[in-house]
Amino acid sequence: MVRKTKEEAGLTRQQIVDAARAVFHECGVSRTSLEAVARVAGVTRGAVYWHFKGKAELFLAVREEVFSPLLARSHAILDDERYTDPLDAIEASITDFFKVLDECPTLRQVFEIMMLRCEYVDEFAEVQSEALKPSTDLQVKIERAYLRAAECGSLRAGVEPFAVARDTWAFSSGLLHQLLDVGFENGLKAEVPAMVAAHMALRRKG
Amino acid sequence: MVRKTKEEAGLTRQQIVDAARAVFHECGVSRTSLEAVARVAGVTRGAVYWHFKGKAELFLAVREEVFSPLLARSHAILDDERYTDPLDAIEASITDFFKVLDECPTLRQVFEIMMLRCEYVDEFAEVQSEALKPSTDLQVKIERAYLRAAECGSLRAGVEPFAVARDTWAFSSGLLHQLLDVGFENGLKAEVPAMVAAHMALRRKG
DNA sequence: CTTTACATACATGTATGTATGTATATAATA
DNA sequence: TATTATATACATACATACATGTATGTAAAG
Repeated sequence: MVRKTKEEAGLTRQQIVDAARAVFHECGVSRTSLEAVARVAGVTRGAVYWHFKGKAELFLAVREEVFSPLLARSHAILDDERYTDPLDAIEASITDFFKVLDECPTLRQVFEIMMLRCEYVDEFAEVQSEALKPSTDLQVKIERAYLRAAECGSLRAGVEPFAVARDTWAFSSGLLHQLLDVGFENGLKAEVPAMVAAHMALRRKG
Repeated sequence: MVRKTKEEAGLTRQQIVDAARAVFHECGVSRTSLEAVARVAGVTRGAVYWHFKGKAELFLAVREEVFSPLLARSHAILDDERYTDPLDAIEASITDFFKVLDECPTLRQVFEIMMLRCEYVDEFAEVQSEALKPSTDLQVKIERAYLRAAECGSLRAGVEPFAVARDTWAFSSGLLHQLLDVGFENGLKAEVPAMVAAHMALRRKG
């Protein structure tokens, strides 16, 4: 039995992606051989090369599978009209992000792969620069939220919207890195909600 | 002529370290063969293996050479008694850090290697966890500075010293990552002084 | 005379890409 | 509807290319 139905083929593709995530995370992207991925997935390298051009494309698949829904979530919160105060929307999106990170080990794996177990050279340099754009979109959306906060008067007097937007972005990015650098369970995981609250409180009026 | 004087040997060691930095940066640590390092250094693999146990030890040497003086700088500023307001010392240390980063391409190279061109698995996982301790010391020193600021009344009323300390650390770390992710020259390099000033202004009284 | 500071040579393991084989799902045709 | 043709979904096999570690050689320094 060699030829599978389309459905079955999609399943083995998914198995390969799952295996890749696991092996990337354990061995690092460079030291991961496609043969190891195939073995964990229960197939041979033939199957891997059939579904993906090579390691870079496989890496991309691993990332996209997790990142698209994550970005959508953040955008949805920032666009949610039910938040009267834009600062609440910003805080909610950040809080939600770290909550998902806490609850979803798969997401943590992918972040750890991208931040600690991958070298961005050659093919992977492009892969990464391409991944930067959607994050820029989020950044812009946060900037606009701060602008609206300034207009509606919820922002503390004297603070520049653009400046605090960049500050918030750096804060989030830095917090994420620290959490993963030190090992998620070890670090200041418990302090995150307080840190986010404190961060936002600094720029609220009153 | 094979055997060199001690002085000459120290020089070739340095050449190897310099070559390693360059090749690590260009190819990524994994894809760097010690033969490539040797070639760039103008020696053979024999010399590399003589001076270093292997790639991991060489990587460590590349890092230490640049990081020790950098950490010393930051500590010196934070310990400087001439700053009346601890918040000034904190701001100065951060400003100084990004100034050095701007002025020293070698430092940027090493940071880029560590953050974008190295996979922290196996031997390198230990290498990195070991690198985390000195940064923790800095973190603690910043916490203490914020505590003193609270005591001497320069901190805005209602802000918790520990919370803003963590916020500052996340901010710095995040800013560094962003600068290098996007390519130092492209990004918000020009905005850095303003960002640092805005970050500190948020927690100053008045 | 011994150790240092390398260069050279070798033995081995392992990843990669591609080429080829093959059985079956699926579409085309009659 | 039965048959045929073709493309699919892989497995297998091969050819190549490096990187690594170590062992050994060697000339000069100490």
